[in-house]
Amino acid sequence: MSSIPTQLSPGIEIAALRNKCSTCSMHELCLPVGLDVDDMRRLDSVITKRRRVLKGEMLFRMGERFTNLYAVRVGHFKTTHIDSTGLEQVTGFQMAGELLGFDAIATESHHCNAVALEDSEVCELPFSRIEDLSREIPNLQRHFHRMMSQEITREQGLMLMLGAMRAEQRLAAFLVNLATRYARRGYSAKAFQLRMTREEIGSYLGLTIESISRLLTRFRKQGLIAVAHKEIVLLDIEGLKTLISTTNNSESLSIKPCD
Amino acid sequence: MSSIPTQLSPGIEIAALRNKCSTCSMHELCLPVGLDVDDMRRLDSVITKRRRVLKGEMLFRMGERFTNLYAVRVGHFKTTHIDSTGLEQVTGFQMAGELLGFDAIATESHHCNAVALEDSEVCELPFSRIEDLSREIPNLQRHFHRMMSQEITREQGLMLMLGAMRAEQRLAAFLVNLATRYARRGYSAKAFQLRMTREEIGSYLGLTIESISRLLTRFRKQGLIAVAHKEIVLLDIEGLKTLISTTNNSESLSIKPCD
DNA sequence: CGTTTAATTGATCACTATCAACCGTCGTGG
DNA sequence: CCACGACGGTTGATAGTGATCAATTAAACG
Repeated sequence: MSSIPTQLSPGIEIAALRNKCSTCSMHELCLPVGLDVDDMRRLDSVITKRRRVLKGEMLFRMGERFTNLYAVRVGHFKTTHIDSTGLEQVTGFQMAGELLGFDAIATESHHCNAVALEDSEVCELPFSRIEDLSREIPNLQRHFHRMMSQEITREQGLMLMLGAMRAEQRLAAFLVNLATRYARRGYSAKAFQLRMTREEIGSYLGLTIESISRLLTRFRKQGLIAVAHKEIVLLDIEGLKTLISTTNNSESLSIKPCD
Repeated sequence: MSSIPTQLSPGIEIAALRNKCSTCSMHELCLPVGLDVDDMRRLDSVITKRRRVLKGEMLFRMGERFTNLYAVRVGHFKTTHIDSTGLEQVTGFQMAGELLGFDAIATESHHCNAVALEDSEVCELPFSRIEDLSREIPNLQRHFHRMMSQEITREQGLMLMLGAMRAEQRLAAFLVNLATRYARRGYSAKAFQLRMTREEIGSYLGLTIESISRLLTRFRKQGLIAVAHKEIVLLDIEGLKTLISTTNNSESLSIKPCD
């Protein structure tokens, strides 16, 4: 489960075997959702390039000309934005089956950096060819629109979080969101590895690293989670979900055991 | 300029004259960007319905089945989200030429309420017909994707704001954003009317109404703006822009004249 | 190992929320 | 036309949350 191919070896043959949407384990989540075998083959003919991105490397950077979307095949990414003052902020975390680069379509230049959080692999989706193909394959068009819309929804969720939730709620929501996404990929929703640092979580949630650290400690003391370094176990997902929708001033009286 | 037809009378004739993309004053900003006369005509044949929405009325509501996108023709809207605790939050403000409903494509049901901030008028864009047509008109397809991407970018901007900016910066950014959007529509970037209440601004920016009120007062005392009720004049747009990128701890020493 | 980076924990401070009182404006109906 | 009421907005006093500053501790890496 935690195994990422540490050595993706001299690849052509492997490519021929595995580098197809039809055989990719993510095809139930990724762009090819809803395509029949024939259409999937046509999509395969457009998505020919795979790219490995080592931990810490950039897949694309702000300002770079946009030509491809990317689908995460293996691994995890973060997207970051650097504002005029030089402050870097995390705008998202992407895992296998998720697409990167939607924000670049409008201006044809990337608005964020995409950085691998571990050794990862992506499929290159030449955007204009995807557009061509989605004019011929309504199911592809439809699902492509769905995925863009999903990205809009995701960001709205984050907006709502940043606008209205307190620190505790934000972190709880973040953990539950990760859990959900892992579950859909067939991984455990309860136990997983945080691929990002506390600082990156904080940046994403609009909080400081110290707050993240303190909150994790508090959640642990409350028996909601178990954490050791980057390994985390959600011991009480329902409890976390309750936290999320707990209104500010509501009876934090009854239980607030330690500390 | 402030004139909304108070009585859009027994409309067929008016419709024939005005209710076409080709003659709409927003066609440089709205969906038909980049279409030639012929394609515009085809789009006209799909966008046949206009709808008036009076101040305070809902164009669509959360949970409602999605069939149409909407383009604002005249007036202003807000989109709001109501969470499980019943808290209502503003997620966006839309003006003429902007599209509403992108977030509903993924699940085919609306994720937000759209409410008119003044008597307004929208064009109904039957989504499946737009998809059909954009398979036939690459320029339409391209621009449609651009508009969705723009929406993603807009929300990212808001995320960055909510995650990293302080109250003062948020409000300054908000005002400058409005100014830019009015300018592109040929209106004054400096003087305009706030169509939303202070409370709605606060909700959108993750602040309370009291904070908005205080900040407007402070901006006024600093000579950055002039406000009276909903009328606002940006006296020093550069000053506002400077505020936005002013880092937290930076010399608030030199100038902080009155209270 | 030694050095660097990530994380934890504590003490204090600042920003903005909250609570509260009050004012002005607009719309309505007497 | 004026009085009333409701709503939106302003202003002040206080408090809470999370930032900031600072000091350790723990892990990761060469």
